[in-house]
Amino acid sequence: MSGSSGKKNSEENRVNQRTVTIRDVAAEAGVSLGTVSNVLNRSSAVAPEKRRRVLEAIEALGFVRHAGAAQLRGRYGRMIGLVALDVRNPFFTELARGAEDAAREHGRLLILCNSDEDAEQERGYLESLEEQRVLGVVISPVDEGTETLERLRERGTAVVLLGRPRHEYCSVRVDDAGGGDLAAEHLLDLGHRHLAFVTAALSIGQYRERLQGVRRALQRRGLPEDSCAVIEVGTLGTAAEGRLAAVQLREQHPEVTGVACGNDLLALGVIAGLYRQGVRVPDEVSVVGFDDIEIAEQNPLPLTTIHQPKAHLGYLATTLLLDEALHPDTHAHQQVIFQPELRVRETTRAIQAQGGK
Amino acid sequence: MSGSSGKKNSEENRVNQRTVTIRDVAAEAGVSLGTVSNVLNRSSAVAPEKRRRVLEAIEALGFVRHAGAAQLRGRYGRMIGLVALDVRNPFFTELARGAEDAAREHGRLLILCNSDEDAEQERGYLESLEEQRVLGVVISPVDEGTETLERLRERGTAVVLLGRPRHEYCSVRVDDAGGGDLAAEHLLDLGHRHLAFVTAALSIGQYRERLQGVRRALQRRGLPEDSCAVIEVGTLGTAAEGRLAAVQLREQHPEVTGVACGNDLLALGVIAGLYRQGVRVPDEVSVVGFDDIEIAEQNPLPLTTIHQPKAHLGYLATTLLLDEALHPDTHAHQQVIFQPELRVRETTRAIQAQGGK
DNA sequence: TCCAGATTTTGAACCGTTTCAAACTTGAGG
DNA sequence: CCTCAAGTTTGAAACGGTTCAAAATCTGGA
Repeated sequence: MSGSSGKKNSEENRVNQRTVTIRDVAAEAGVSLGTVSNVLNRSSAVAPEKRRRVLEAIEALGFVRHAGAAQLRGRYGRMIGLVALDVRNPFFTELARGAEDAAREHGRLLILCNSDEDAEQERGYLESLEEQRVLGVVISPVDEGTETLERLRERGTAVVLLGRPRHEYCSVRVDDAGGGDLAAEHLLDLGHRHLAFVTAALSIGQYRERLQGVRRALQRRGLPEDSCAVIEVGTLGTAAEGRLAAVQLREQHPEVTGVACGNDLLALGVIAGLYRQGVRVPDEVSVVGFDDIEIAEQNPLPLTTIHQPKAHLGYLATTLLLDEALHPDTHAHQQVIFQPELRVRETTRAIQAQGGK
Repeated sequence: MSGSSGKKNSEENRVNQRTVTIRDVAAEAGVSLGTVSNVLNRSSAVAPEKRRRVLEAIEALGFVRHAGAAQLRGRYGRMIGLVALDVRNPFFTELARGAEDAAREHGRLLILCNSDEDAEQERGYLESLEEQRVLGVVISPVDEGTETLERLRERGTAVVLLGRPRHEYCSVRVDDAGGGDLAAEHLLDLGHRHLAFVTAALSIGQYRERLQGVRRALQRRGLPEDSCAVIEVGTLGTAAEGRLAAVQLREQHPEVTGVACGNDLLALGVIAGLYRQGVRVPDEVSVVGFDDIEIAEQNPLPLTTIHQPKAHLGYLATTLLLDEALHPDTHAHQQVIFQPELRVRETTRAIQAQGGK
């Protein structure tokens, strides 16, 4: 890193440039300040001629409305909080993107917060968001305790849950258990009898449910629960963790031929780790991911995975949030569940002579 | 998607629950409102006993400071704007993450904005951020025109540029041309003589510079500029676009054995596309990426690429921004340039019998 | 021309905080 | 006991908008 310093920015002595207020605009346009406010908020209720003059004055003076002041007397803010576990996970990235699109369509801004799966950090962010008087919060909560959220709502902030349905809240999720079931069933259909589930921290509800789904499929086929080894690594579920898991897998469960993963990053890491140990995918071991992030499909070895509509989740969650915040009396809480879909690509294959039990 | 509706949330009739103000706290604690404000902002200047009482009152009443009102009289806001081209690109994701970490360390919040490489959308966001009276804006600007940014700054909002150095601003970037040079040189060192550069829209400065770097390396080796084919696809540089580029590459430039890509996603897509056409990487064609996103290393076929410290970029940019915003008189603009590094992995190989010219 | 109703315009009051000059306390030193 | 400086506390006056009841203006029939 190399830095080159420039001159101090005292050129314009911007110390005491009084900011332009609505009153200045009113004076410039020769109307009352109420009229300016009307132009800003109820433009249709102002005569065309005056409106034009006000608009001109705004332009001439370079007036910019002070959102904080507007918030003070007026009802609503313009911001929405999004509290995710970690945006670096492509799942949340795409979700955030969907949320932002919905926010923009309604003229709102998104405040991005990563809780890092840390309850303390989450609390800190929620507090800040409350101080900002955000319209509402879309959150993938760290733990089951909803006291903080409850408090938040009592004070009038809308809340939409990602992935943890509770009937007193709006929530949006995919059927994680169903997805896990789908993944396991696919592997079983291909003839695999020794499975493994590679997952990030099971303290995270989504992963726990996906595992339950896997077990459900096993059970339905009359297989014992322990025919699926569980390998839990790290907390966030990164590709690097997946690679570690692959090592553990071969050491402790060499008989496994079918691996379901908690997310796509883990799956890609597992595959990389298996390659490194000389194990071919899908020839010797089949691997299924979860999420269907973009790179899953575009990978040199396209990943078989469970698809979920990530951007839609974010978009819908934000839309519900705005409905709850803006129309609290007509709003009815909804628990929306999307059904995940199996996308068969090239990392899974029917078990052959060499593989089986 | 299936929805189940719940009851209306009129349980608590939260219509007219007056919000708790600093005055209520003062009354409860038996002090003046000035003292409460002092506890909030200059806690050390208040006698321990009174501080305790105020804190208790805040707790008892569930008081939450109204950031908008605070903004009004007080100087600063608590928010920072981040305007990226598209967070879905892992480069920006990691950068955003670094920026958020820096923001959190200083008790600030990040507002996330995707310009989608659209000047109009960018302008809209900047306007909103200005209304919010953000402390400052970290931005990867869409085009060269800086009038909007200039205006923003005149009104007192700090601005830090990502990747477009200008001496009147702080800026943080990596040496993109140097990176392109590194990539091309690596391919040339391996004996490749027919190169291609696969890139997202060249209207984006970074990609343009990376191409220039590639050409610089060519020139240094005395090779004609046209020994590097340029394939420009899409605008954002996704893996899907990379796969398309691979088709184009084989159709129009079958002689190419060394491919440099504008970013890692493109590179992974190119590799996937080549595989699909029966072309092996790195046996027949070598591919270099750019960015070194996490999946590049953890991929089943680890990607040779140009590493840049993404999270650091975001972290540093935000730190500079806060310095500019909080200490305008001592602040000196800096243009920081990081040097990218070549990371040789498994998608590049010396040219052999079958490959060459 | 006059009038009732509709449409516009007005500006004082208020939103919840910070600021800051002034008032009050405290206690060490004389 | 008095004085003075340092440490605390106070509350009126902003800050820059929105609201809303009242006033002003306009409209078209009678």
